[in-house]
Amino acid sequence: MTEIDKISSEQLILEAAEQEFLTKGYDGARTISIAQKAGVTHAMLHYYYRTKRQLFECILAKTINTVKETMLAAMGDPNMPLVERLKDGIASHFDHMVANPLLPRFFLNEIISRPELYSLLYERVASFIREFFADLQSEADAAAERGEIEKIDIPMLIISIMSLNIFPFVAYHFIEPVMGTIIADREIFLEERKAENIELIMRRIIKH
Amino acid sequence: MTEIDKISSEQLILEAAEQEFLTKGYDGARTISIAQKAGVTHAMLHYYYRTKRQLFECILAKTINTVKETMLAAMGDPNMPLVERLKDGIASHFDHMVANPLLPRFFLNEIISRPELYSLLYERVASFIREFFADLQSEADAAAERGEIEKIDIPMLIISIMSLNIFPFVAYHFIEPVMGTIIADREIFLEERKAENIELIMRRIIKH
DNA sequence: ATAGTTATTAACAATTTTGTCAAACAATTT
DNA sequence: AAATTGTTTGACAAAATTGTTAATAACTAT
Repeated sequence: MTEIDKISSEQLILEAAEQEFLTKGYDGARTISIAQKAGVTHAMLHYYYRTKRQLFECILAKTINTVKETMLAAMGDPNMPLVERLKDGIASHFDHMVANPLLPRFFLNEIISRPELYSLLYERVASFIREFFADLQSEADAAAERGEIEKIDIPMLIISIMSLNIFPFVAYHFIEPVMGTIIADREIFLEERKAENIELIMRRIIKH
Repeated sequence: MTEIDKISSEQLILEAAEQEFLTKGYDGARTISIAQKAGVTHAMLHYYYRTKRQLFECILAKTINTVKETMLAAMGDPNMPLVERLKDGIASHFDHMVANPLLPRFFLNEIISRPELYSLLYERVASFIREFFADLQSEADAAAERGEIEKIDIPMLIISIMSLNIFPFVAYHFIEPVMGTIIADREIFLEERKAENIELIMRRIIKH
């Protein structure tokens, strides 16, 4: 064995588990399959992580952090003026999706549908989200007052942004064949999609 | 036993299975749990449906039909002028979501992620979808030519509509607590959401 | 080198889940 | 009412999956 390929089994298992859980979900994941991907016997998995459940929770902790970062990114830079800030937030959020395309489905299925897990996440993000919402709403109200934009309801707008930014990743395998040649190049499609989402939201809030 | 409660076990199992599969997915579903919900022994399940897989495929057939109907509804009434047709399509599609709120998640998870199932659906809807797309695109091009609307790319527009209409149902459990009092009444929220989605799409295509 | 620690393996145990079967039961037909 | 058919059950078998253990190997520090 050379020094280089001495990545710890513990780490190899973690990486294999991430792939397995993110693509198949908790119920669909198999500990044996994870061990095989990691190139170790499945006893190793239990040696390091005790149970499938505990291994899952290690992955969960990682994803919850990423989700938190993604949400923060979506709030945009508070120093920018509102319209620029929203553009920035949408683009950043979308970029996070591109970087973690498997996360949305995993998140929606594994976390949200399990009350005990969901409350775990909720406690960690709800308060700071409310703050940002209140902040955005007061800025939006002020801008509307000045006649710069339409009067908008921030929670509703955020749902629109999340819908537009997240759905293409949850449904990519569905979109791809139906849209056919439109998605000849994934990179190009994603760039177009990002621009389209920003365009949609801008047209929603700008006065005409 | 009265005559009235003599709903066949076969039917009871099917209904229980639908609930189980739609909420927990194939991997998460348990045949025993289905039997219990149906109020029969789990041997009955095998007597009528042979295997879990075959029972699942009965549910699948139902959902694929519903999905097909939903997609058709989303194409709107071809006799209406384009803008009205789109409004009609969005509203109808949204109403189908309200009527089958568990379908989107099930569909995205269980069908799309399994190539063999997906091709099954794809064969049954792809051709007629392409037709509608071509139809919509030529109408949109004509309307844009006349200066009535912006020049639009139909596949992209459809992705936007699907994103906006489907996501709230996939993510409802996430949206609910974060949005807090906004969703005090589900009925009202859904009506507002439907209107908002139409508004977003209209503003995207109408010239300003 | 040796003692002590950590890592690894193969075989095995426990549990869960799906699937089978023969016997009992109910309904229907002749 | 006897025969036929379809339904239901409980007990059991098979398979799949997770989890354990004892023996062994590899590494580390003295």
